[in-house]
Amino acid sequence: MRIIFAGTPENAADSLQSLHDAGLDVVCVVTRTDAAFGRKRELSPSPVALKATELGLKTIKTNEFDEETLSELSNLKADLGIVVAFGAFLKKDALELVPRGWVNLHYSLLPKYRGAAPVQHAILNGEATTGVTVFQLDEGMDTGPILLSVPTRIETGENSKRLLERLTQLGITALLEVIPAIAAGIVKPQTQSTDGASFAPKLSRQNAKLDWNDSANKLENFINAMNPEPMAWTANGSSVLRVLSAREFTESNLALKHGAVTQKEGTVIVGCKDSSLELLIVQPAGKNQMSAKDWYNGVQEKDSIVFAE
RNA sequence: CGCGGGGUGGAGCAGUUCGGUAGCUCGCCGGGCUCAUAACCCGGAGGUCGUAGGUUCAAAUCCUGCCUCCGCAA
Repeated sequence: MRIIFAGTPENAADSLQSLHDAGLDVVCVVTRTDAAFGRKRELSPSPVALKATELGLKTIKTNEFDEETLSELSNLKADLGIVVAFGAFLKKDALELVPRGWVNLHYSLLPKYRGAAPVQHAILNGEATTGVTVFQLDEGMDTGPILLSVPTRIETGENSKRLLERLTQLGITALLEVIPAIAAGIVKPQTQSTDGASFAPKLSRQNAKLDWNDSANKLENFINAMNPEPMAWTANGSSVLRVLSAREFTESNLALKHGAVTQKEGTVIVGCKDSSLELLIVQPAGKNQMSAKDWYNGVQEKDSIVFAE
């Protein structure tokens, strides 16, 4: 079965590698065009583009399935398309390009968390369980018939980075189960219910500012969800502090003012609603990340630190 | 040439504006107090200040080049 693979980021590259290792016949890789990364604005290929090159696979770089791309793809006479975080919609003509259709790997249990940031939103909402879903693409946003769902428990203190790594592996096994079934013609697509459907939009840095009027539990989930993108942050005056990791500080009854910082038994804690939050790893603007304790050691006027809400 | 911050004993920082051989919060080592301690007290080791060069009687501090880490914006 001839397969077209479309994807862009790191986890898609890992998926591609695994599909290749499994001996699947990937006849072409579609990925987004080179983008400017970093301070120097150097154009660099996507992780999937790099992987495709490494594996010696034919690659098309495009940001949409336009006519030119489609005509090029149609010459390949592929049977199936696989999408893992490509970053663009497939319209009708693209969907009809391959006889067996397109399958998408999505990092949530659909119909929950449709959209760009399912991993972050699952953690943000304090879900106990999430998972991966392999489904057939249709013209909607993650609305197609489901082929396979695999749940997994979200671990205590797990952040988006780690969860995505796990889901990537889960997704790979799910794909490797579904693809042969498609080839054999034995899949049974289940129409995706709209009951319990929710949307997980991309999170911006604006969304990532900590609100110290929230409870410690919510803040902990928030911080884990935002790591590594876009990363939770707070500010003391004009100095920005990113918070990479934190957890609820259980021995509360401190009555700390919301956003006020103090040290207790070797830990750095910030006042918030009902209790307080123990900072674990932070990163001041312009500095490397460091333990909250190290950061606090270097602060000159410790009494004056109060994070704005 | 997108904007900007940083590289100082093991860690995090101050000192650089107005040049004169380095301080703070920790950690570490030794001793003490204590039933005990992440608490407290006393003492100690450890840095020549990213790097190359320049100015000067004298530079962490001024000038120039280079290396390197990072935030924002994309």
